[in-house]
Amino acid sequence: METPWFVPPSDFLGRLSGSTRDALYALGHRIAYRKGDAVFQPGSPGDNVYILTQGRIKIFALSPVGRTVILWFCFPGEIFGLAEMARAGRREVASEACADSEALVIPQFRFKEFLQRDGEAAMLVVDLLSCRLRGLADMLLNLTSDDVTTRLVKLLIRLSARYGKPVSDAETLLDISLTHQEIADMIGTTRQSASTALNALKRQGLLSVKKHCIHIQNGKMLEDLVTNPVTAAAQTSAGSSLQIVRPF
Amino acid sequence: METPWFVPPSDFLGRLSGSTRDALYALGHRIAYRKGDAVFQPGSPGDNVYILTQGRIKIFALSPVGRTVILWFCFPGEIFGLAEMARAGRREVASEACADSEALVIPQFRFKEFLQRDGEAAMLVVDLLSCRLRGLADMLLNLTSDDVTTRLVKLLIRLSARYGKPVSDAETLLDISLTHQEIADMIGTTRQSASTALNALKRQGLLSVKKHCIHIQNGKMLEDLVTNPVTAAAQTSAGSSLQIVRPF
DNA sequence: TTTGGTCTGTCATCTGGGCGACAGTGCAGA
DNA sequence: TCTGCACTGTCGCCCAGATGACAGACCAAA
Repeated sequence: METPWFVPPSDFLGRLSGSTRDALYALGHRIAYRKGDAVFQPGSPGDNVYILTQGRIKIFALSPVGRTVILWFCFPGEIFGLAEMARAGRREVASEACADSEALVIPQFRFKEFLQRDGEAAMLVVDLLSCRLRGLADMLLNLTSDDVTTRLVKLLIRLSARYGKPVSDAETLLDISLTHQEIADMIGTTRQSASTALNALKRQGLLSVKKHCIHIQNGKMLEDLVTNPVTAAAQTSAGSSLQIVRPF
Repeated sequence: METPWFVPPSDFLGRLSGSTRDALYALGHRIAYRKGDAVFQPGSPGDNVYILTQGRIKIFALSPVGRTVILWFCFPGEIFGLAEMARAGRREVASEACADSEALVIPQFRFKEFLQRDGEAAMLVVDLLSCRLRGLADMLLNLTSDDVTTRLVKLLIRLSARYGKPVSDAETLLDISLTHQEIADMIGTTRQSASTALNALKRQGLLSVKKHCIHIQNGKMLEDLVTNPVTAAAQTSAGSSLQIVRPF
């Protein structure tokens, strides 16, 4: 596909040269987090930049009403907590360890100096932010124009494109453990609706779930569901009499 | 207010030094656009960066279903078309002149060189992208947790904070001409719903509209509507028997 | 092995707002 | 001055999905 409809992620650390990376590592110190720990919270000073070395953390926004919107995940090697760096403002989003994790914590001013010296690295940061920007624009579009099922399918495709381990031809294992609540928070719906939509896909034989990890059985068909919904619906209803996915 | 709930914008050109600005201007050439012209479209090569010198342009995403999501506006002095710069990919969003406009068009590779040389400017770009990132995160949050009226009110506050001309104490004039369709596209709803919500606010005496420009009559009360909805609803219903804005 | 907490699955109910429809307004160009 | 097109205002219908409720599954710690 020439232009994938989902936004490919940007890999920051992986694109730094070895020596640059070492220089960067020398600027900070390591901190460990237990599952569920907050790395930073809205309102806390944004005076550090983080590079995840182990585990997984999620970046999310909280509404006063109590709703959570998961903006993105960070995996080892990825950098986060950047947005407040430039102007050293307060955090407006929250971050929490999804598993026991460890991060390299770099004081904001040092990282800034580092970037000013190394134009190459600065461009990578620009690239990274651009990617995330597009990612959010994409979410926004999904949210306003797709129904829950479609949003869920697109999420799965996006996740598997980035984090999936191919098992066989069409099968992919997403070995990141997600609760239904988290899935819901990623596509802007409720736990119940996410649960229902997920089970509908399960019943169609498109995926299975074991130990909170999603196993995509038929990636091709899953993609058809969003790129060409009409024929996809026809296909699935041919196999089973279930007609859960709307024709358009 | 210590931490405004809306995201303040970042001013790129205004924060460059005079000489740097001149250097930047020397890198590109000017192009004029008529109202309604597309500056770039999804799929077109992202090989330029733009600095608006006159007029106003909007950046928006288009869904295959035909829905439009306006991501942000650019005003004179602002830079846009950045996101595809770093990796020189294809455009994923569209931009269109809202009025007759003129922009300085800089080839992507030149701007990149410029940034690599000037660490200061690079940091401003990082800052700019961070701001937009937060802006989109905010929209995402609004979209999932607020109803149409609240989204509209928040939009108005945000716009007036940035582009409003204070007329008197509580009165502000937003002299950017917006159609109901555009308003709808900014808050992820339909033209009809935006129209209805806007008229409800009009009837409450909070604003008036002349020549497609919104005149905010009572900014304070408008803000109360979203920061403390319960009392605000009580206030308004005391004056008129209309009870359009939901209590919470 | 029990217990408590978190997560899942699935209802029945209610409603915000999407959608189509259509009449009215007003500007811009002939 | 006329004509057409783009925009506005409002209604009624209808449904996707939010909400609340509750029973069962699973797991980790005691």
